[in-house]
Amino acid sequence: MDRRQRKTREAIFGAFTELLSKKDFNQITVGEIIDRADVGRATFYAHFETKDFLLKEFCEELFCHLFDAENNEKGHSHIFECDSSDSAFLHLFRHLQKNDNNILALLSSENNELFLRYFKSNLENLVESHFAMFVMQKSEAVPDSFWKNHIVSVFTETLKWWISNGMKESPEVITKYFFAVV
Amino acid sequence: MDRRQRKTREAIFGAFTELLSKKDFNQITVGEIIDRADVGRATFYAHFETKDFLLKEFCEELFCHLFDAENNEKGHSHIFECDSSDSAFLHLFRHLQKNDNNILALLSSENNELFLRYFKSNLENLVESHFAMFVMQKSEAVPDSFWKNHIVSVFTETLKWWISNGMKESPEVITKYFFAVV
DNA sequence: TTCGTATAGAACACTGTGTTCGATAATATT
DNA sequence: AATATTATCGAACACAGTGTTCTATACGAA
Repeated sequence: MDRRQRKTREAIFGAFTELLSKKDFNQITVGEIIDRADVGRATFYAHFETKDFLLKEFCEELFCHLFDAENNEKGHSHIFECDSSDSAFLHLFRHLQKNDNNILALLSSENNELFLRYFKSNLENLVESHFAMFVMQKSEAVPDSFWKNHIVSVFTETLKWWISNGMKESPEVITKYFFAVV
Repeated sequence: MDRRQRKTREAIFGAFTELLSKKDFNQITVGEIIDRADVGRATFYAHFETKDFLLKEFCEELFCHLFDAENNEKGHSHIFECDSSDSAFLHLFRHLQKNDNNILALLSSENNELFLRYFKSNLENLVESHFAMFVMQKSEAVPDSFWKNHIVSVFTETLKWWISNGMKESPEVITKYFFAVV
């Protein structure tokens, strides 16, 4: 890829990140993005068909990175270490605490619905591959589909609670809370 | 209130409801609303400062109605009937199944975030007043604030799951699922 | 009936979107 | 190093949606 293209793309993503931490996606204008990215209007539209496509590509890069790191780390060795302290979920909380790419700002800002949707759909795969460990804890009374959705939701809500309460707790404690209620 | 005002207000709310069941709030234009409501542009703005205020008042009417009905029914007699089959939560599921004001379409549509926010903040009060019954079931390991948030979230996610799976289950079964995981 | 006011309808300024085009500068190719 | 390619700039543009303002009219309350 042309160096110019790379630079432009990153300038736009950068400006977009900054703006997202300050205001709602719907309130961000293309004008603001290109001003901050110091990029021409036509250039923006040469890269992204619309503002919504920018969001889409942005999310894909962001979450692919987060969850790929999660899935590849330690070569899946932890998948069946059920309730052990280095479960995939603890890893995820730790990863999130590091706050690469300022992902926390996105998940906790006004935009959370947008990002949480992407977050959840990635999380579903993770839960899917760890589902065995939850089936044991599960009450027989509920259908699998309900139970899967429940685990994903509780993780997400735990994360949201953690963020909105200032992330005072350690990832270990949060993981404990998560397993305590799930 | 002037009969004309009432008629206009209801025409706008009606048009708004119809449109919301078809498209995202952000994609609905004032032009569409006033066309469908058969109301002049200036009239719309005489009633609602902006489109967002329309949404706000709309939600307030909707959820006040839902939760007031819930709170007043049977004069709170059920508040402490902990795990009994006619808990407030069962009532709420039943109420929702009746689908007054087409509330389900709103909660399950593209707009769900908007409405779920209102829904949750109303639900919090309900959980608050029933909190005693949950403390008993609660593991000691988690803080109250986390636990409250958890209950509200699980109820909401249960409702979402119910709706998106076609509401095949009875309110009784859903209530059972809810209590099974909480 | 009479007074007050809600509404209709059209015109308006303004903001934001997405497109187009010619000139310029950076990169790739030979 | 000379040339061809392509990304960018910047300005202008049409278009759609927002929210305001105004006058004439029709409705409701007293």
